[in-house]
Amino acid sequence: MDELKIYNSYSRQKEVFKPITPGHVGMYVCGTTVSGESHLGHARPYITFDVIYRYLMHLGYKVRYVRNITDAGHFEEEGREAEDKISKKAVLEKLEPMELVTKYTNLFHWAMEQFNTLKPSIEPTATGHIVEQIEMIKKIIDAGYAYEVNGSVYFDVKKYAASHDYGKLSGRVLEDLLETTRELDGQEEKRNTADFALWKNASPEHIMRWQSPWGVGFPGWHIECSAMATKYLGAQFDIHGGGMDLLFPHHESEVAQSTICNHSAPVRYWIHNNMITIDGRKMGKSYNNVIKLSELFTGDHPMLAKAYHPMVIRFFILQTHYRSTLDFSNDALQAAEKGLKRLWEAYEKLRAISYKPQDGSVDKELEANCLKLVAEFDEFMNDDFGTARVLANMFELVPFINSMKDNIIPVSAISKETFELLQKQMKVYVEDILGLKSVTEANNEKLKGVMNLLIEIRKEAKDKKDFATSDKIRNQLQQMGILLKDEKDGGMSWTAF
RNA sequence: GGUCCUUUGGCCGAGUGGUUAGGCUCAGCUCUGCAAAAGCUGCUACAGCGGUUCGAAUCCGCUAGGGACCUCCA
Repeated sequence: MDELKIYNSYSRQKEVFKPITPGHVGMYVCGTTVSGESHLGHARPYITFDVIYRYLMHLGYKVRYVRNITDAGHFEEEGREAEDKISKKAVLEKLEPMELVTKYTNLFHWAMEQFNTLKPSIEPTATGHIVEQIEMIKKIIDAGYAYEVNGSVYFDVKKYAASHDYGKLSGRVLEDLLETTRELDGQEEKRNTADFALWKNASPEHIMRWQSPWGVGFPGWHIECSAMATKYLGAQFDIHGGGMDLLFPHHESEVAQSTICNHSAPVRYWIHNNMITIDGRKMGKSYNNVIKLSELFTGDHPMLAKAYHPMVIRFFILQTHYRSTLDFSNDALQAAEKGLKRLWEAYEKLRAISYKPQDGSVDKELEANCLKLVAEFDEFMNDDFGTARVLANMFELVPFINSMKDNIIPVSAISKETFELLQKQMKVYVEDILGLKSVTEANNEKLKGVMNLLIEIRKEAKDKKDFATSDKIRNQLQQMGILLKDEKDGGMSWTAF
């Protein structure tokens, strides 16, 4: 049970992970379209794949993690009005397209930092890889799988499907797609409705435009990922990730394009995270039910009962398996908030405990249980990244840790080796793999000094049974968001939140 | 309409052919000057109906609800 198993969307089953090059992993994750502010739904893939990235590194792999920024416009509704999201928004906000894209890229980076996600190894932009995309399209045309019409280039899906396994990834049958009776304007250029654009001719009012062999235009959406993944990870790479909603047509198209271009299926393991829902419904712009990340952090949204710390969101997401839908609610988020606080405080206590070998002999049952719970961290992660189960085990350890701290259970109830393993693995998992960090913000020295002073005064008051003063200190601090707690050993601790 | 997925206790959510998930909430107790925190205890669920099985919440079928994709989407 020490092999990593990953659920591969392509085969629809869990497979043992074997990288193409031993010791190295190439991972591509579909990034964000920076035509607007990121919302809660966007947080899921980036946190999910951040943990996968961290875990792969923890296993000793050298990982190249590529996550793109989609800053070139693609169709809002293919065929309808060649409408470019970014151009449109730029006009709306009276910004230069690149200005707009930079603004939202910065906001995205800011949010990712709040979530404590590690930066990808390479973060390529679509606009920075127009040349690569054009080259790729040329190759596809040369191979006979794309055709040009009026300055636009389309991929010939029907031809591809005749000799390739089109639709396998998304479970789609071409015949069904061809039968679509849906009425869409501007489809007449295509030979078949299932064909998708590789390059699109730009109308005069279209602001984002580039010169190409087929005239002035802009790239289709799917080609950017194929081009950038190929450039930085090679014709074949290990992992490609993204949201489930990208399975079709985006990822299916990627497979087709890359297969023609590079003569082999591009990806070994496809990983897809499920959606975050709100009232049982996918969160998305078209549903008009999004909560932006900035709103989540400030609480400034009619649906939010309060502000939620980025770490609470991260914890919330990790508490469920990445392939399940996750339903948003204030209750669920507040439960996560309390849970995280409890876990983190226990974790900090554990770090502060030093092992003292003493009289009481080792409690075999406790020792065994402790070892089992810790050993299962690895087991659960190896089983398709079971972060939820890892956290559940940690919570089972929390009462034990708290009891050690309060001396209800002597530290020597477990062996020194086990205690050290517990300390080490908690650190590795809580911080390095799950990427959690302290929710409390007040870590500056001046505050610490002031708090020490207040604690001293309060202790003196308590010794004199001057409870009016001691309560005043505690209550007023609480109003300021600082929680004072009397410890069992007579000391006092505090947390700011 | 087509394809696929899902339905777990007050809420959120793991998981699985036979054993306590876990978190939050709630109630009681211990500790405490009082709190808070912490510890202990209690609340025991798997949509419905059939079937397979010694045994199913877990496998199969049907029914009902919910959802995703089929168009931009994390």
